[in-house]
This record gives sequence, structure tokens and C-alpha cells, in this order.
Amino acid sequence: MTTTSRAVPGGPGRRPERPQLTERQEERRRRILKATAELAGLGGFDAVQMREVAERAGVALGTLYRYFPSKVHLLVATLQDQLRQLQETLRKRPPTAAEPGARVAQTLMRAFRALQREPQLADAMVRALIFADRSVGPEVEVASRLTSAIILDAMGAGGRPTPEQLSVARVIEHTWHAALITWLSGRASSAQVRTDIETVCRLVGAPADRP
Amino acid sequence: MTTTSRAVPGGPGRRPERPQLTERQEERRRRILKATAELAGLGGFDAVQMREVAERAGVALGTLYRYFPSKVHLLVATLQDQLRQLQETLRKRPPTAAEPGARVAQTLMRAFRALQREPQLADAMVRALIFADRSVGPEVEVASRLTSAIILDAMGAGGRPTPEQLSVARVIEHTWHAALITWLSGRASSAQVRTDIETVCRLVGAPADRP
DNA sequence: CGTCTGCCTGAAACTTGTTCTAGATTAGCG
DNA sequence: CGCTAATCTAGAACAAGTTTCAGGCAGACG
Repeated sequence: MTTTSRAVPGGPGRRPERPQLTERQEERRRRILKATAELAGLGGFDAVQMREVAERAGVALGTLYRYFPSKVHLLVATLQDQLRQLQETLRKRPPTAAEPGARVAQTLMRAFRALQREPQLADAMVRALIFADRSVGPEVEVASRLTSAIILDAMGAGGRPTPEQLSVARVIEHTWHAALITWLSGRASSAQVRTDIETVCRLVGAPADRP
Repeated sequence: MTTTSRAVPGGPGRRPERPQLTERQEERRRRILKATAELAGLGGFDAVQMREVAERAGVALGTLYRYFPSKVHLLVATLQDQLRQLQETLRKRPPTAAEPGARVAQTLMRAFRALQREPQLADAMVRALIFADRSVGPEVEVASRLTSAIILDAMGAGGRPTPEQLSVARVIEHTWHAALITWLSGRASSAQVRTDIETVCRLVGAPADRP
């Protein structure tokens, strides 16, 4: 048993994230993520069962685990996908409000409406994100960075945000996640979520350049 | 199979929370929670294994499940215990700062230091809290209410808080939970947690009577 | 073309949360 | 005390995440 360092498709190469993937491998990966999103959309976190994902994606169970080392990894990767899509959409149609705080609120409410259309998918992704332990650290970090970037963009702090702006964005991101959790677990209405989002955006002001 | 409504010790009686419990039963319940806290303190969420808890508590597995219908229920009950203890402590030594925001920050930092002493226990309880699904709704609600009460107390809104104060407390509670999560999953340092707490308390001001 | 290495498959095994069953114990109660 | 229903115990059984293993296939390289 030498230092095998079993070559995971998802990456021994450290930096290049996901190094060179064969065409067929890229294809497999896509099928896995598609199957995951389908099942998640159907029944949430619990409905994403690894055997079922593997079957739908037409890969062996072992292969699924080679691409994504755990169910949480798989779902966080799915979240990354969705966040990137959202980022695309926002780039095309940015929020229109004048105040930074209002723009952030507008952006998050848009995202929230999208999640409301697929509450089960939202459940799967968010639960995975917050349940993730240290072993998923890097992947969660990527998702978190995407979220922060979306918020900072809405704040108008696109390029080089100040430390203060970063702190504010963190607080907003935290509130966003926690509000989603309470909504998903049925302890808060969607109206309550809206209130929470508006409250935090209003209170912290999401200032673009305030000293 | 009639409408058995299997009489769980934890309560068919709805309101009285946990109705009349025999001495022996109360004793069992204590042993279970003790074993849970021990295991959790040792290795966090994953180390709390139902068989092991049952064995340490000296009860059968079936009994454990009769008292706490799932691992998450068990850990949320443990959290409730700890929160009540914290509340006691705070009643004896309330925060000293003059500003409401500062008092909240002081209170939360005190709680955070306590958690830092038992990071694994914190891991188990917090992960359970946020991972809880609808079936744990009532228990999570209790824990959430305890947390809110602690924050509102620190704000000086003890008796009858205004809607604005409730919103603010919600945002603070959300940030608190989310900050803990990022700390527990190793994506934020304890210094970062302190910053987040101070940021949200400062930004929202935790106003005691502001219109 | 043949071989070699690494990826993929199918299937079984293992782990841990959860459920179920049969029998022993206990708590209430007449 | 003796009866009844509820509770507890020991242990098997089941479900889903994860690991492992033997063998097949494919592309790289000589």
C-alpha cells in the first residue's frame, strides 16, 4: 500500500480545481448533477439517495463516489451550479433600486422567489451546505464565495470591497442562510423571510462607500 | 391496529410539555441526556451514536427511541438543557455594558467562550439544530425561543418587546447561528466570529427603545 | 499489435440511524 | 394480593450512506 493518493477525477491537481476531464467524464459529471437536481427537486434532501442517483445517471455507485466523495459534496456541487446560473442571470438583469441596501434586498428576494418555485431542491442544497463538516470545507468555501460575490455585486462593491463592506456582506449572507433554514423547516413563513431580508438590509444599510 | 397513539413518555398530553414522569423515568431521562452530552463532548455530532448512548445510559435502544424519537430530537433536547443553564448564569451575572448593542455582544461572546471550551459538544448541538426538519419543529421552536429570550433580555427588552425589537433579535440570532456554523466547520476563526457578532450588534444597534 | 495503467462496473459488505417483535418488568388499581 | 395495561429489554431486521473487491474496458505507449 504505497502512497496511492487515489486519483480522483475531481482533482489531485490542487489549484486547477477540476483538472483535465475527458469528454466522457465531463458528460458523466453532468449526468450525475442532473440526476441529483431532479431527485432533490422531487423530494428534497432525503430523496437524493446515492444508489438512485447512480442509477439515474447511468454510472456505478463506486463511480459516483469517485466523482463526489459524499452526498454532501454532491449537493454542494449542485448548489455551486445553481449559484453560477443565478450570477449569470443577475449579470444580465441587475437590480434597479438606487440604494445599495435596497438593491441587495431586491437581489435576495429574486433568489428567494426562485427557491420558492423549487422548495425541495432548495431544501436539499441548503441543508447540505450548513450540515457540511470540515471535510467539505473547500467546496463550501467556493459556494460561500459565490454568494458573497453576488451580495457584494448588488451592493455595488464589485471590484475591491472595503473590510467594512466585507463584514456587512457576511452578516447579510448569514442572515440569508439562517432565514432560509427557518423557512425550510417550516418555522417561518415566506413573508417572515422577506421581513428578515429587508430588516437586515435596512439595518445594516449595505453601505457602498460609507466610512 | 387501533388508534394506538403510543404513549410516549415525552408526551401525549400536548400542553404539559412532558407530563407526569415517574421518578425512575425522570432518572432515565437524565442518564440519557448525560450520556449524550458526554459523547457529544468527546467527538461531536458523529460520536453521538444511538446504540452507544443507550448503552452508556443503561437503557435499551427501543427505550431511548421512546424518550427521544430521533438523534436530532435528542441533541436538540440537550441544547435546550444547556440554554436553560446559560439563562440561569446570565440571570445571576447580567452583562454590564451601557449600550444595548454592547450588552448583547457581551452576552453572546460569553456564550461563545463557553462553547469554545467544548467545541465538540457545540458541534453536535448546533448541527442538530439547523439540520432539524419539520418533525422536530416544536422542539426547535423551544430552543429558538430560549435563544431569543436571552438576546432580548440582554437588549433590555425583557417584558414586552416591540415588533422592531423582535426583528432585530431575529437578525442577531440568525447571525449568531450562522457564525457558529462557519466556525464549527473550520471556515472561520474564533476572531472572525467575534467580529461578526460585534458587527451585527453594532450595525443593528440593538436599540432598546428607538422608534 | 500487445501490454500496461487507470477508470469503470456490479455486487457484496459494513456502518449507523431507525423500526419491529417477543417476552420480562413495572405501575396502578380493585 | 392478583390482574391489566403500559413500559422496558434484548435482539433481530431494515434502510441508506459509504467502502471494498474482483474483473472488464479503454486509451497511452512501446
